[in-house]
Amino acid sequence: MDRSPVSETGSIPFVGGNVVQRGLPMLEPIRHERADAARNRATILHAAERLVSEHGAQRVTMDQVACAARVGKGTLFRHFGDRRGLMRALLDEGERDFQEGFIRGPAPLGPGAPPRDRLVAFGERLLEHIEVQGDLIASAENGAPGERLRHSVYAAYRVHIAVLLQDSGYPGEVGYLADVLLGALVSELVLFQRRELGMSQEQLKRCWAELVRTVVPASGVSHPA
Amino acid sequence: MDRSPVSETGSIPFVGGNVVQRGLPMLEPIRHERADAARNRATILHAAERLVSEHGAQRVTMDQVACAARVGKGTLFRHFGDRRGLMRALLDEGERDFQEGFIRGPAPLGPGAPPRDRLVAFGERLLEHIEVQGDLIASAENGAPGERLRHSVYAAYRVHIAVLLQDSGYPGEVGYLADVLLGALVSELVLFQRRELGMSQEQLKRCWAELVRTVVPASGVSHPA
DNA sequence: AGATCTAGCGGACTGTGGTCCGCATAGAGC
DNA sequence: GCTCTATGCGGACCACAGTCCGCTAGATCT
Repeated sequence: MDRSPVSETGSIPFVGGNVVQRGLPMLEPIRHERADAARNRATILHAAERLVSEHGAQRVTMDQVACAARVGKGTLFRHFGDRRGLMRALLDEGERDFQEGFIRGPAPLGPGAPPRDRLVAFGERLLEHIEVQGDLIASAENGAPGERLRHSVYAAYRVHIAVLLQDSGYPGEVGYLADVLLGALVSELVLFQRRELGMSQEQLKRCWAELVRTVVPASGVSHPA
Repeated sequence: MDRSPVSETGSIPFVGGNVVQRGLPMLEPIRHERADAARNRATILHAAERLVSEHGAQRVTMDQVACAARVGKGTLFRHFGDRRGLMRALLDEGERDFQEGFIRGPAPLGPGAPPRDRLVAFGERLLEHIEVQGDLIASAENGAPGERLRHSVYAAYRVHIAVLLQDSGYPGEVGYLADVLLGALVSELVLFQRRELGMSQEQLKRCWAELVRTVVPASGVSHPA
């Protein structure tokens, strides 16, 4: 019996993510999801979404979700692994779009613009995302130390930024600088700056742009769109 | 009856921290700690320290500590508020020294050196601290989102760095840059870089120094020692 | 359609952090 | 030393995340 499925959700077009599992020469452990399972997943996501929008992500308990979705707790955890997994699943669609945007979308977020401008756009988009989904993101990240960093979403961002830095001609350790820059966009910090320090979103965007311009060389290759 | 004491521990010489409460014109709620309470606190800290060094901070449970210290759970929580509070208390002494060091200690960490050098030294010291206390620090920070940032230790670091940036002549938002720089020194991240990415401590120090030199102007006032 | 196999279900159960509140007692005042 | 009060104690209790495992029923094969 399979007691631990939970395909790592994370929706990365190019790193891990939800694998489409159809049309394969059906000779391997990947069969496809049973109909009732798919139905349950949808029901759960719906219920969770509603509860989150009603009470806020931080306040929603797994029991509540299970109960609202008329589903056993075991089912919940079978589908999403843990609380964070559920929250991540709720963010999944937006996450997909975002990644799609900076990988293949129009400039300046996507390819075509100079790396530095793409970086600025990247941060601005993320700040906007945090503005509306902040609590959910925080819920999805909050947990065992380092979890966030080990997850494929972080890896995707890190690679993307590192590549941009490379392209910009930055001479130092691009991976390290990527970590630092992403540190400025951690939802926990941004929410703190917005709510506790009373900084406006525009202010944060300006600061981010200034930071990027201070640190990243202006010139650099810009991959054609 | 007082049901929620727990003086915010954090040991900041100049921001909040453990207040010495003697010699006051005894007309106010601050009386001093009863002898048995003091004894218990010490016992608890001892027990906790031992358990942490034996099993690692992440694995130690509050029940274990209470049990090892021969004390009720209520007592534990009365003294330290919550798990993080206990961990912070264990870090307290080192924290005091560190803050003492960058406020009044010898250059380049303390006053006397140019702000940029002090910043480099600050980061290096913190990296060393994380090297030995990393897990404990992670335990102390891990929890409700934003907790870490709201705590007085963060405030102290933030102010210190912001002042150094100001002194260095940095023209932008010093508070924001302080947040970003501190982001590079978050224990969670550093442990990830050390363990998961396999970066050496020296490498991290070099990257930190490079980052600071990239971002912070070289010149600036240097307060005399 | 019936048989078979196993993914998936549910909910009782566990471990842990954190609260509550009646009781004991340290310590101040006499 | 005796009295009095509120500080501090203890451990039963609660909430919540996450596990376990016997059973149900969807899919597949014949």
